Amino acid sequence: MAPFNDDQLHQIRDERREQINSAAIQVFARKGIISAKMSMIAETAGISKGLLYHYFKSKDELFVSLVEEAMAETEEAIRSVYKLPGTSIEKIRALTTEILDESGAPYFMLIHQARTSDGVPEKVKHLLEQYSMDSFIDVLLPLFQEGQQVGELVAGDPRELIAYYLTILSGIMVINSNGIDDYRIPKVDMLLRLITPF
Amino acid sequence: MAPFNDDQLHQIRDERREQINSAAIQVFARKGIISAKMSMIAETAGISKGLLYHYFKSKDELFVSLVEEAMAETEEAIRSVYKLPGTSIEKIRALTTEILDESGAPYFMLIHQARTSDGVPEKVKHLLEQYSMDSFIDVLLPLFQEGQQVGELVAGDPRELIAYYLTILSGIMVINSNGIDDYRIPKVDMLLRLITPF
Amino acid sequence: MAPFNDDQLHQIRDERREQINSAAIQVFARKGIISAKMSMIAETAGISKGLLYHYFKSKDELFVSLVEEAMAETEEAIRSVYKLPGTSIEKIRALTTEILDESGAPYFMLIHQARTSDGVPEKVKHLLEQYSMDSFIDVLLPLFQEGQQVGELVAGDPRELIAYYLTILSGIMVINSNGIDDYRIPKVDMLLRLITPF
Amino acid sequence: MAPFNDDQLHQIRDERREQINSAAIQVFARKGIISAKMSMIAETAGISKGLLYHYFKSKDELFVSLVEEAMAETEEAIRSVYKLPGTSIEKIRALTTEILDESGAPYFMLIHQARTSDGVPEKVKHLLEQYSMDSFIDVLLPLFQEGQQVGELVAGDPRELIAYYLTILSGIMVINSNGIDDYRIPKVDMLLRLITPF
DNA sequence: TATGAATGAGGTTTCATTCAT
DNA sequence: AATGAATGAAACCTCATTCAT
Repeated sequence: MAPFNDDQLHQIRDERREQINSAAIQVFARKGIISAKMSMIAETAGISKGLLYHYFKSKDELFVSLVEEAMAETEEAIRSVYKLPGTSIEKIRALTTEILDESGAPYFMLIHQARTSDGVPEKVKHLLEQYSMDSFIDVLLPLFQEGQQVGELVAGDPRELIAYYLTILSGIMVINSNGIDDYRIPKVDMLLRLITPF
Repeated sequence: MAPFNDDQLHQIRDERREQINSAAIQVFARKGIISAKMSMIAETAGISKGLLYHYFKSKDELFVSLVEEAMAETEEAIRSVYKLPGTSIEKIRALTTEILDESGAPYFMLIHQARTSDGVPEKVKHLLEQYSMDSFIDVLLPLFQEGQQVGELVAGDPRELIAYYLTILSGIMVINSNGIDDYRIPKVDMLLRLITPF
Repeated sequence: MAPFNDDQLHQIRDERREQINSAAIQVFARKGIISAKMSMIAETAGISKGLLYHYFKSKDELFVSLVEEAMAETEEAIRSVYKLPGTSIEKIRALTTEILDESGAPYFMLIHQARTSDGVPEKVKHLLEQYSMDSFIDVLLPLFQEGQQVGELVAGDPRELIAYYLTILSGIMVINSNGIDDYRIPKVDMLLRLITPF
Repeated sequence: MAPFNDDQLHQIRDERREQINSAAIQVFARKGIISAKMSMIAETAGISKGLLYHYFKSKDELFVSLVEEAMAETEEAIRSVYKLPGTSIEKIRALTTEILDESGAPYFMLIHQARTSDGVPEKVKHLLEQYSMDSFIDVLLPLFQEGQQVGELVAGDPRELIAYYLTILSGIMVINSNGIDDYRIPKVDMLLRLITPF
């Protein structure tokens, strides 16, 4: 009967937000921004539509919030490559493995949806410009340059090499993040052939 | 005073159907089956909504018709690899080039949409089962086996090799068929590294 | 190659109008004014929609024209009762038989539709006021009065008697003019019990 | 602060459903299934179109639901004839009175619409087969047979007699359930002449 | 905080009507 | 006289969003 105290309320709010985030990322990634219905998200999160709107003013705001989170996570994942042990190629192998690991796919798919769908709010467009592929290339450039110097990676314009490699990985993730069995995710070693010298 | 004769009518109908097909494939490929609005398709085709329904009973029927056409074209493109000149690897290079060539992308994207979207009519689901990746693997198997025998391709399970290669190509096409500049389509020679021995 | 002469044209026009009338009365009677589609009427008449509009400016005009014809026929049928041989009750039996005879049902149903449907043009409303049940009662009044005088019909207000009798006949016709087997059209002798003395 | 409790929600839902039922039965009975517009029903019920679809998935489902209810009510009304006091003919007089009483007319009209209209959902067709006139004849057969035995009803095939009588009553109801003043509903005693011996 | 009833804008589809030939 | 392609208004239905409790 007693009202919740502030801490409890705060905790409830955090839990709800997490529930909603998790439900929304699933639904958006699977259905795309237009096919994703607010009612579906509410149902998946196990709450009412009303409560959904209590936490997020609109579908757009919810989507923006998810994209922000996804971009932060993705950037962090890429940045953390430098913390990994081993030579350049070993770091790249580890990064590739992690990217293809299914756990990150919904995040990635979300960003892909954001890039390619219609009806994406302006705010998301701006966000995406900041987190363009170029920014990821910037992060990875030292790693690839080092790899080229030690002969672990093929020669050539390193920015171009990174762009091609990330594009291919992106393609695989998009393919993979829909539940289609038909496609076969290539082994990491196969993909590394793209960038290692004969 | 006389009405159109049969030939004229036939010609008009064919032209309109072609107009609609062409408009619809663009719109569906870019937006997906749900986001694609019949009004958009009509506008793109330069006709009224009403006329659209004169030629196709429903959005679903239009979509099914496009998928059928796209699948036939895609299969034909893959089958025709054997008519190309040159050794195995040269044939594969030519096929890869053709696949990545943007002209076929909308067709491909349409099939991708059909595989991954919600709200796809049952009839399309059945069609897609017939045109699974396995069926394409069947077509390409002799080519890849020959390539392996003459040492132009890497060793290993050829079906798996084809599956991986097609998955990677598919990913690139999906990425590419939205109008995103950010991604960089890799050069064919880079992709061939995936399947050629060092 | 020679153009039709005036007589031939006139004949063609009359034939077409008759074709259309006949088709339209069927379709309107069966489907009601809204469910009846101009395309159905054209198809039933074996002509194109365009030609239909060549003969009748609109669906409304076609409907009005049919109702006018139906009312004229119905009135004539009732008036002609006096030309029939026999006593009052025999005349009424003959009229009843003719009314229930299925051939007139579409005409009757059309008038019923006109009375009860929405979307009936104003002009039809005015026509119907002129051809109200009262006008039919006026026609039949001398016959029923004579029947009462000679003791062939039950006593009482003759206008009321006619109104009740026509209402019952109308009900049967409406029921009968849809293709429902479930209902059973009563025998004329049974109906005459309503108005003959014990 | 708290949401409605279950009882309140239940009550609201029941009220709305009743509102909608009542509005829909009026509109369908008067206009038929095609002419009846969902917007009309919503307006008559004093609610928005959206809410209508919150309670009934589609126009068809709403129509089916009404027909089910109407058939149950009609059957119950006929079955309850045996609970009435008096001799056979008195029971039949009471039943006839009740049937012609205007309150039941919309229910009846709805079933008539269901039987005769186009565009009636398959499910309704099946329902109607179960509630054919034969089933009503079965219910009334003992009553009419008893009436014949005691000489209150005319002799002859009792099933046929019931079929004719119900057809005539049906006709009157159909005529009566549209708002036409022109027709005059016969007195019950007049109708009973159809089935009582001289 | 939490619910679900309620609304209305927007999309799909139908069909009376027009028009070029 | 005759055809059928073409149009657009209006109907059905969905769903993001609001609101009373």
